[in-house]
Amino acid sequence: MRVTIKDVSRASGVSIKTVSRVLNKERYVGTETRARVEAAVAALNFRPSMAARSLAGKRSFQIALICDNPSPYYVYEMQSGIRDRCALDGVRMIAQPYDRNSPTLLDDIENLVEATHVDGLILTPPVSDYPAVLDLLAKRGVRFVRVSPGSAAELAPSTFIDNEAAAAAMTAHLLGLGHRRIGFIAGHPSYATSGQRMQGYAKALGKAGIPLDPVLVREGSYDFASGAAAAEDLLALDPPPTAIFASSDDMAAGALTVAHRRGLSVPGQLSVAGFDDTALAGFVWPPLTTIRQPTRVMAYQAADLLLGPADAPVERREVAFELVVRESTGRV
Amino acid sequence: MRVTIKDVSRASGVSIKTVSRVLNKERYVGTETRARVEAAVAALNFRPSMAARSLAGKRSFQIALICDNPSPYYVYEMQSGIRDRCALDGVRMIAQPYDRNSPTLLDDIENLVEATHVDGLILTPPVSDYPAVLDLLAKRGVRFVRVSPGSAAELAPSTFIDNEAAAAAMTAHLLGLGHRRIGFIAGHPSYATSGQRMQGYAKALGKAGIPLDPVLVREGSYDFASGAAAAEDLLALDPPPTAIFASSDDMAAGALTVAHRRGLSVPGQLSVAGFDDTALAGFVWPPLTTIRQPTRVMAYQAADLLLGPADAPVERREVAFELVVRESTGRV
DNA sequence: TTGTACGCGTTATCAA
DNA sequence: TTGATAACGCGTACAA
Repeated sequence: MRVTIKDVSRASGVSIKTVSRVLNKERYVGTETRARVEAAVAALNFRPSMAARSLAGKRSFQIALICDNPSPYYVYEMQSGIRDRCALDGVRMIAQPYDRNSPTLLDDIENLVEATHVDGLILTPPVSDYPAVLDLLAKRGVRFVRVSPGSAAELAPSTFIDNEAAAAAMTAHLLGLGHRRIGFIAGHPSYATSGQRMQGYAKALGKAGIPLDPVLVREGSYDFASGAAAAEDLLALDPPPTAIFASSDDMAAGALTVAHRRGLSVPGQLSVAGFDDTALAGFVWPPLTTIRQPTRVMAYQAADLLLGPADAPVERREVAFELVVRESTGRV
Repeated sequence: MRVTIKDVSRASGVSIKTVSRVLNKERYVGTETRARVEAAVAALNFRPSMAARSLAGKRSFQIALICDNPSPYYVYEMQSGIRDRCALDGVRMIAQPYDRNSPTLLDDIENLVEATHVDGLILTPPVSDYPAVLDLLAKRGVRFVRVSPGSAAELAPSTFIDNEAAAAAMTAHLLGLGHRRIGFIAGHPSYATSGQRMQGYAKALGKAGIPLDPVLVREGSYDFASGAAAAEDLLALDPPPTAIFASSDDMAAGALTVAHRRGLSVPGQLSVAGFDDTALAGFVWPPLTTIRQPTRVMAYQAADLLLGPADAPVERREVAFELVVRESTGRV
């Protein structure tokens, strides 16, 4: 029925162990022997059983993505980036949508690690900053990489963008357009990046000699509805801000919708800008000026760190962000 | 190090096999024995190794989602629905983003089946209609469920909505608003649903005694850009249509963007409507009138079919669609 | 450079 | 209702 190593060994006339050596690209295999084995593998269309490999060996050729981000685009990009990197090494990715508020999250993760023997995990915010999860993995000696961690960066390898510099760049851009009252919609405080982005906004204002007016700052929760609500609040001010900078694209889209509704979505009126973790900015009109966070690249690099040598020093790999200027940001 | 069945058997004073029986909820286990074993399992925090289970047994407690849909929302909803159903049975989902144009798709799927010992697969369009894939799975005797299959429905269990009736309902709705020239943006022909939706549009027009004007029909490819391009074409007609009905929400969003750009996104002007496979309709302004396809429900039901008894007759499970009327569809 | 013997943790078979 | 023992397919350790 199933084609096994045994079949390959018979077909090529070498021992099971030698076939295993070829499969795992070990050294000390004769060139001719290797060729014969590879031919037999191809002829029989042999595919090693991951179950048997993980049971017998130290590796399982599987890694897991712990991702409970509410944005489908973010999840999709993360999975795609990781998949791309894993494909290079013949490693499989286990990706389950998780619920970050689930009381069994910790248990689920422990279960996953035990049951699947994964070689490592990739953690995204906000789980990448959950002390309980970090402790658990460290205690079990499981490798993991964190995406956009907020603290304790020395704990494990990680990938990130400079959120503070990014927010400062966008704020400076808006200031350069002549805006003096810039509304800011912050992200949910459970995400470390929220604070970093807020910092960048504040610093850029300070640098320009403009006092931070607390009334111009609202807290959202990274979704469309909270962005719309925050924008309504901000535009009800007297005088209203001439620009709104949202900490995520979903919130920026919400703000833009409010602008549409109020007839402000035309050049010379309200400027709306945002972070663009995903791709939503392409679906709204007029297109948003955004800080593009290369989620897919961060994912790829995270997988790269995870699949790299186990004894490598803890590396923090920075990925460049991009300020994408589009027409929605008109001059005041 | 790792807690095994052996440890549980020692702790509870029964044989390994009996522990296994309890874990698999087999019959013929004494009530008291079962209780003791369960207590030991909980006390030791025992988690069975999936690798060992799939190696020794006939089941692997894993299913795979073959989903190469380009829409992140669709993928997310599919994964979430399947995850929800799988969680009930302690089954894990393997979800890899695939590339439907990959020349190695068939090989990748075969590899997945062989390597992971999955108990079954869930196929989404357009792969759910690829004869080569269907053949392969049938030949190997692997269970699978198809989502929205276009033909050969008797081949395997499937979930679907009545696309023709849905398109007809939307067309009738637009006719009821007074529209007589309704542009239609069709989906890519590689998706069976594209033809079904087109049929519904044509039939509803016929029923109203309105001849189908071929110039009002354009072919898109389910994405934002093709929807925008098709809308540009349609609005360049003389006279232009007073309504546009797109076969997907991404294309509808593209059409709406064109309407914005031309100043037509106000009541009394162009009506834009679309299918809503995902959730995008909530992110545009004004909100689109849509046929809501409950992707998550279809996914849940697909997993339900897959995890059900293996000897069940081939079932076609229909899921209800919903016509969601929102403000973008104004009277002519 | 290659081969032998054993074990990984669980389920299947068959006997008790 | 329970238990002993042989698989499952592969990697590891060690020997040749």
